[in-house]
Amino acid sequence: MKITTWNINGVRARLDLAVTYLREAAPDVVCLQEIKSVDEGFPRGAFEDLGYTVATHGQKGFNGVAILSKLPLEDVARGLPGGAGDEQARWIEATVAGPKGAVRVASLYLPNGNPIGTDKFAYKLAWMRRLKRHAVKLLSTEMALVLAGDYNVIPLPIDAKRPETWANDALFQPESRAAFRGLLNLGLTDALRACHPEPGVYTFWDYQAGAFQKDDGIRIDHLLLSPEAADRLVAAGVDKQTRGWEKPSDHAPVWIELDLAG
DNA sequence: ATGGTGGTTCAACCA
Repeated sequence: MKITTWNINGVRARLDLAVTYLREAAPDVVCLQEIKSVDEGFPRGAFEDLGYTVATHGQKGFNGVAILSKLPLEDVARGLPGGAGDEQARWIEATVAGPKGAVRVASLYLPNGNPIGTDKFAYKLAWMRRLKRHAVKLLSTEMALVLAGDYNVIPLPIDAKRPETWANDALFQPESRAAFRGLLNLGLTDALRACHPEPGVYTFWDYQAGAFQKDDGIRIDHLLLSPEAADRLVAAGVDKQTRGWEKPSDHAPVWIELDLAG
């Protein structure tokens, strides 16, 4: 089962690109972030034509997440628990019923948190505490689990071409990185890192200053796997070619292959 | 220190 996560930065602005990419890559499950669309405005027909069932959790103008699946989607849940009054659409989860096993999949868009020292950064850290609490609950079910999305966290210096330039950025603060480590310490596996321990693996390149041409990237889109899913991990990669296409998202799709046989 | 880019929505916000 191939599962892809992609911060698409506006699903309507990126529809042609997305259809082209999905035809080529043919993932079974797609986790989208920053759809920047309400549910009624989501171009679901274009994805249904490719064979996907569509579940969205949208919001006007900003944020918004979705899960597309060629396999049956069950038990869809919207919103990260523990956020009374939190209106931001950053979490959707569902069970993908594969022929050889079910997987609980979440598409998440973790708050950016910039600038540091503001309520935005406090919201980011609070959201990460909620994420950890919910991850504990999901792990306790012992169902294979994939937490996929834009974490807005650069875990380590090797996850940036120029880490020194991120020193004052919310994505690379000690608190952000510690919270990400806290997720790993629950027993979750960073799938892309597990398959690609080498430096220079990036998932985001800023639109400005020719960052992509200089490969001035960062790795902030992650798929975290429960032990039950990590045991089935076959491969992972970044489809960075899309970043060089016309009118690209500033993020590239990241994919994993899980062997769910037996 | 500034400006550099882009989506959504409509002057401004977010990244």
